[in-house]
Amino acid sequence: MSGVSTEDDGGTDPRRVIELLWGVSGPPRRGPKPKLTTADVVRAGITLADAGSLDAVTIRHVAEHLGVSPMSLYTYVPGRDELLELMIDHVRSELPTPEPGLGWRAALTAIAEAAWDHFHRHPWLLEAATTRSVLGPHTFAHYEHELRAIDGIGLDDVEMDSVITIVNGLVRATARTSVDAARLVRASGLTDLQWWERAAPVLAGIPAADAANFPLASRVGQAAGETHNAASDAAHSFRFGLARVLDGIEALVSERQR
Amino acid sequence: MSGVSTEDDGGTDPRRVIELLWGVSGPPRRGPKPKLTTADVVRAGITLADAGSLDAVTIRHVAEHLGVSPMSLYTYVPGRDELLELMIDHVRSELPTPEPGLGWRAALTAIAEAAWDHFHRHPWLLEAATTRSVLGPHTFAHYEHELRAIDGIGLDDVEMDSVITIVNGLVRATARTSVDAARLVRASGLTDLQWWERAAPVLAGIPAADAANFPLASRVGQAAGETHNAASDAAHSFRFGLARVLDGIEALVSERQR
DNA sequence: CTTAACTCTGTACTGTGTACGAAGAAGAGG
DNA sequence: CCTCTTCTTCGTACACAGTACAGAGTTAAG
Repeated sequence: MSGVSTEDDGGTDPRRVIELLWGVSGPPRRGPKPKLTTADVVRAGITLADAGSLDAVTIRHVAEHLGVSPMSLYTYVPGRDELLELMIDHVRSELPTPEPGLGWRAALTAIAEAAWDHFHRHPWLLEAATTRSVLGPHTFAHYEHELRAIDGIGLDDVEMDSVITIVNGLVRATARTSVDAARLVRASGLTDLQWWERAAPVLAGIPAADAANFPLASRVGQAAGETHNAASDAAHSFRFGLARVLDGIEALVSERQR
Repeated sequence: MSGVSTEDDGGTDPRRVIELLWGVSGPPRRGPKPKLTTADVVRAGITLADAGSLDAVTIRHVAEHLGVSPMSLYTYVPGRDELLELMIDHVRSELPTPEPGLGWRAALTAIAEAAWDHFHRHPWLLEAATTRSVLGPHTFAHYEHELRAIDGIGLDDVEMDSVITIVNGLVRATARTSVDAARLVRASGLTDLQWWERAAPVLAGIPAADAANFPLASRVGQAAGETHNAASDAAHSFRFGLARVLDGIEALVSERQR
């Protein structure tokens, strides 16, 4: 099995990854001085991913960026999948720690907005895995901050976890739409409108795709696509959805407090 | 550029993909009878993806499964990315059409539950792209059904689109957690509990990862992980989150109707 | 029959992750 | 000091990916 997986993992021993995530340096060194550190490799990976996409983060590419032979990277990182895990955790350190005074609703909003920005600053996060087997330090700390935002408002532990999960899910889903739209514009060199103007006549030539067969979808799709462009529409979905979710949580909370 | 992308696309002309999606047969044939149809290739891809993962859907693999040389697949499908698009749309035909009598809340619930099952039946959908540039017939029809569920309850067009987006985002996010958990169990041959029992001592040896540094996260993480296993926990998050979202929508709807 | 269109296939190119083994650097023990 | 052990670095090589290209063979149109 080779693999450009971005997915599996889990069959391997988690020990090494945990040590790398948490920065355990290990016993004193004996051989020649390393040219690099694991952090160098991780930073290089992040730089390349930010500039391009996850596909740009190849072992060879990262090595070239660091002026090192490809195989020497395996000194610092067990493999590509593990590098991605380290990148994901490292980049999460950029997320701000929410100020403590806020109420749960303002705090959750701030967290969601920060995550939204975060996904736009590092779009490759959306391509990478969601659920990782082992939490890194920054992921762990961020989870702690998220929970602190909704602590003591009357939810039980499992509900708290669920609330965080659904808010993050909302952000991820809408950010993905937003980023995909932006990527499409950049890749095709056309704006949304131009792209659709080009695709529309092809679709129009197909009887089965007639708007009469999908009246609602055609109307709503046009409304969502014409008023705004797709990118700002995703932003609207995000804010609208967040308001709905928070309202839903609020209903539960006030019911509990009564 | 080669590419195991699962992502980009958009630079290419959408004409061919649209024709394939909507089943335009084209002008009468002149050469030798084709051994296969595009639908055969799509079905083979789905079979392989269901049995394994998206990684199993390689041109060579699909060709072998069909008893054909790899290159001949390019007669039926422009490339791997397009095959994935066709697979995604085709599999959506399995989604049930909701019965018309239901109220919007019951209808949305049914849609969400169906999508949840759907992701579990075809987990590779979670690895594949979300937003596609061009809608296929089944995707289009499904979108129509989704909209019909919430038509006429007082939302404007953009809001209707947003509601569908956030419900789908919720399902996708929680289903992904659920499926990843199941995959981890299958890949490692360990249950959640066994896996954590193996990983825990490693984490315990790291001072920075002490539970005292992350009191909430440790407590909630344990509660969420111990009471249920991770898979059923994701199911709980799904149902809990859906209820919250629906409550939030309900608040908006009743406010509008007042 | 000729010709044009179409399917099918083998070969080959580029690019991927990474296993393996050799070469060399630096500290540990004598 | 030398020797040994450990560690880093690197070149080579393998299996696998997508797919460009060109040729061979098949069918229907003219």
